[in-house]
Amino acid sequence: MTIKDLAKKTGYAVGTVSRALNNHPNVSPTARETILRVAKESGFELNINAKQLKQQRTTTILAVVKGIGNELFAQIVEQLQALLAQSPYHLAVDYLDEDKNEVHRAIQLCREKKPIGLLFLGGNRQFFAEDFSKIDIPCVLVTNEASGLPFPNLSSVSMDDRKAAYAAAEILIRRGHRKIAMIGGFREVSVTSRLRYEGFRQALEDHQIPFDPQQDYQGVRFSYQDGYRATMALLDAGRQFTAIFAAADVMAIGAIRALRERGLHVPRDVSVVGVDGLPLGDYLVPRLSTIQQPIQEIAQRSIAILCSCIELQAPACHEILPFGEKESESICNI
Amino acid sequence: MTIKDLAKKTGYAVGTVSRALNNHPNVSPTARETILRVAKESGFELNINAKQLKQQRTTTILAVVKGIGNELFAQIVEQLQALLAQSPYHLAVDYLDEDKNEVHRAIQLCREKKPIGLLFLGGNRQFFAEDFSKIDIPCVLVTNEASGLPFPNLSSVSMDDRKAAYAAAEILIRRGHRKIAMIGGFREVSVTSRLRYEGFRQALEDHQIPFDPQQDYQGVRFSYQDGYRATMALLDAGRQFTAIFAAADVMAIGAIRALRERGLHVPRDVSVVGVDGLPLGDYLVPRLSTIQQPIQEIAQRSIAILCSCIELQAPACHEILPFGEKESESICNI
DNA sequence: TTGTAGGCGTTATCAT
DNA sequence: ATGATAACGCCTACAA
Repeated sequence: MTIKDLAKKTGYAVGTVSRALNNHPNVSPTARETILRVAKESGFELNINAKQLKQQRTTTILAVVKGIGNELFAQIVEQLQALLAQSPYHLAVDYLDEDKNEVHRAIQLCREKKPIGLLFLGGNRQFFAEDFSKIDIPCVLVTNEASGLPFPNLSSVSMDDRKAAYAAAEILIRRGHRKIAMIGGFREVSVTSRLRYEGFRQALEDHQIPFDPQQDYQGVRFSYQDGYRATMALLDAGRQFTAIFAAADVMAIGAIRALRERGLHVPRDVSVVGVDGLPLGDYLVPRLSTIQQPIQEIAQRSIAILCSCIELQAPACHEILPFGEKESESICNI
Repeated sequence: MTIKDLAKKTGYAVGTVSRALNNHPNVSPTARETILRVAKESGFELNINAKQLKQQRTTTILAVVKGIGNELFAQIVEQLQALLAQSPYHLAVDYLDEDKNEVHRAIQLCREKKPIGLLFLGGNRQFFAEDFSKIDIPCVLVTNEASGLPFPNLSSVSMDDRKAAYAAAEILIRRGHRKIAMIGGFREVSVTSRLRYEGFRQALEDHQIPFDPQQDYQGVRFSYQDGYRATMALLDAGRQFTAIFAAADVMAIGAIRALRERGLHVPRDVSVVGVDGLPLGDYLVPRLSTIQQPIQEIAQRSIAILCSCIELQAPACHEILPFGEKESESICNI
């Protein structure tokens, strides 16, 4: 079933059929109505390959996701899907390992799929600095701040990671904690990790709390396992702390497990605060105290920005969204 | 940059270039070598729209995933991606809500994307019975048994859900439990849920343990929240039990949380066993006892079967894979 | 082994 | 408002 068959069936020419199908002007209401009706009746769909071949452009927006196991990203992808379903665009999702070079992958995928816009979920600053200039379509870095990467086609939408970490630290400080260890990411490599570290440090400084980055900061991957290992490393090194700030909920979960294996109870012996606000956190024992990412708003703004860059050639922009604080059972007063 | 440009650059005709690029025979080694080299040098990629338009077939294998939050599926998708990356095919992933009709969605997507094969991650038996006959390309139902759905183009790869549930029940029975409640799915609707229920019941029967399906079975969705609610419902109804068998790890996690809120400790007061073997389970307190899905093998066999159906018109088949048992901290002797 | 040319289904330009 | 027609980039008979 092609547009030609539809033309025969309705008695119109292919040109008219095409115009009707694409909501173009210069089609009589009668023609439009008949054509659309017959198309629906016969379950006709435009051949997307022919269309895109002719138009020399796809309707694909590609999301490059670092780490398929990342629940936070899974939730954002879900939102993105829903939002784009009501747009003329189509979302393609590509997952790659957390360690891989997402910019290289994106460059490759641009050649293959010719997307009109890119969403990066997670990103390594270094990779962007090195190769992002090879990408010339509008992009949004989602959940990562990118204002330090001055590319004219790279926007970003994220929560205020520095303030978020500051808030997390204050939650602990308010409860009397003054010996706080931090489990975070690699801050040379990940902007998010650096900002969360800085916010944390700032809070400590503002409250005159000492901190030894060499000893009390563990830079690891965002996973259960690494949260576990990092905590073990802290304990093995004999560090003294009454609280742990984990830069992600998954790390916090690994940390809690590690503490327990050394006979330390949360929150009785050690308080733990995470970041992200995964739904899971509410079902753990103890419920996780955390900073809530504004998932919905992040997804909405990312799409809105990307679309305005695509459609109106809007300049890149960097948006920072407010977060929520969730104080729950994994913390207590000292 | 098109195949024509490449023809000019190399001095060959487009036909030869096309043949070289597609590894067809009847190309001299010299020609092939030059063409491939120049193509690589200039970063040339075949225009996939033109190719597919001409060939009248895509290289798309489409995975329809029910429930983006489902960690088990996320892990399987990861494996599928890796496996298909080394094949001539290309994986497109589509997520839809757990309650939606995946067969309708698949029919729609077949029109839009014209995939050559389909993978269903999760599926509702009813939806398949009603409309699957409208799909005529090879399909594999992944993690769900489909031998009861006698469509010539529908294969399935799953673990032996009945035996898995039987094994889970026996883990509890071996430890002296005789009052066991079950939290499962809707067994009229989901084959998996029915099989897990049957396996569980069989184990109880084989050990002469009574069970009241009306009172001691909760049929709910596969989520933290529903595991939580189902457990609350059991407790509110005053059911007496020393153990809970949850048909999924996520339900088990919700259950553990609910028990704790009623002052019941796991495993001291109630033992809990789940199904799936999520990595998370090892980091919970207590570590979750569970049945391990053979993720890797499921992904491998699914792809292998789908490809042989696509390429060799192999008949549909239904494969059942062995599972693992993980006895851990969420259970104890009575 | 290599070259040539028709056509895949659509859009868009140009007539009518 | 509608109709005819030339591309879009590629594959594949078929001819050389």
